Amino acid sequence: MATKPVKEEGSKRPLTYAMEDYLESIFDLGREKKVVRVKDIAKRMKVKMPTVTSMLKALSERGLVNYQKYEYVELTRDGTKVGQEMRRRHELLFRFLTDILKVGPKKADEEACKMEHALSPTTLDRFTDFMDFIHVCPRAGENWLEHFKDFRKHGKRLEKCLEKSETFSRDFQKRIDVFKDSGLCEGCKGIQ
Amino acid sequence: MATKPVKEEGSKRPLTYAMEDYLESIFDLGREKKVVRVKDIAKRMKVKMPTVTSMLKALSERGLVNYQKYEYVELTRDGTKVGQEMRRRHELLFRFLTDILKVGPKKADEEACKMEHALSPTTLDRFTDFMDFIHVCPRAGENWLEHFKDFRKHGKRLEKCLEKSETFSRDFQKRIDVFKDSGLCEGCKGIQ
DNA sequence: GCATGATATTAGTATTATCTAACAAACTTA
DNA sequence: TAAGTTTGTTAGATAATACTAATATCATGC
Repeated sequence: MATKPVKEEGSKRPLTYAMEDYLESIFDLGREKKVVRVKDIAKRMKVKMPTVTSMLKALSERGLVNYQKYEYVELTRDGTKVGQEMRRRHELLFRFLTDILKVGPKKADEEACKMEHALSPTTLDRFTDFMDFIHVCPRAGENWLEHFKDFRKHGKRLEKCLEKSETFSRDFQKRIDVFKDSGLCEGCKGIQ
Repeated sequence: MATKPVKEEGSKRPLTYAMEDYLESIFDLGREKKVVRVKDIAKRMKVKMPTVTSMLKALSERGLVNYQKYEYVELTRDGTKVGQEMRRRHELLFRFLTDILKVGPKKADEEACKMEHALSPTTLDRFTDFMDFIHVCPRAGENWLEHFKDFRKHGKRLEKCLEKSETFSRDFQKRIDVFKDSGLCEGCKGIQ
């Protein structure tokens, strides 16, 4: 029997979304409890225990968790990095969904879970800036959020919103039209 | 041989993300070309033809495409609805990523592709409102976007941004701190 | 120290989505 | 129309993630 190909350790294929989710959950559990057990992960991930066992094997092979049968689970340094990053993304998206879009916490959490895998580091940075800006810049901030609330409530036709504005000019309708007619985005075709 | 269980037509399990992607691609191709063929779908989806064939079988079983071996592909009424909806989501997210966050078109397209599966109809509506608001309300709009640009460029420490504001007060730093210290979101724990 | 209940693993199966290799049909053109 | 090219399908394999049922280990109380 020839020596097995050994599936070269670390830097292989990219992590799957599922793996990222498990790492995030394990990371969270680690801060909430003294030890992390298979049962806890299963509960958090809404999955049965055998599923966790096999995922732990996979994560262990990739050097992301320290895992020995029947023993508590610990993240390695690399695993912690990933888990923490996913947590950060989750927070950011959750805040956007709840604070800005006013989505309810339950739905926001679910949707943040799914979205958090989609964003590149660059986009994440931009998004972070965006959230900072909204919460912080006096020309935006509370005030701006108030305006948005009005817009959502009565403002679809913008009276409420414009009422308060001194800089209103009649070409605002043009703006709407331009926005609505602007057709498909550039990049979409090029990619395929 | 007993009659097959027939796998009750339509309303079964929810569509998978992959199915949504295929329906979106087929929808797009339908507007771009006279007929949609397996080869085109394969190219658009970056997948080999046999993969398309088997996906078409699955979509056909669910009544989302009309598909007969060796013939052109057509969406059913239901399939069209899904494809169009995915297209709408894609546009929206693409616009947010490019117009607001200034992500490049290629990256924006990729990330919109992944995010578009994550959002509930409610969130989508909120998001749409948000984008309308930003593009339309004079207190936000161009002007606001300009501010955000400044913020991203030189403004992390907010001088540039605040410089222009009459309503600046010294508790802005407090705002930043509150935002940064506000810890984990509520909803996240409750869900699991 | 051993019986019992809680926790975890193994074994085996299913589904989804992908691939390659081989074959088949359909189109084109000389 | 027969050859050759393009397009599409079938067959069979693989990877990832989940499940159930059966089994094994651990930990506690008596």
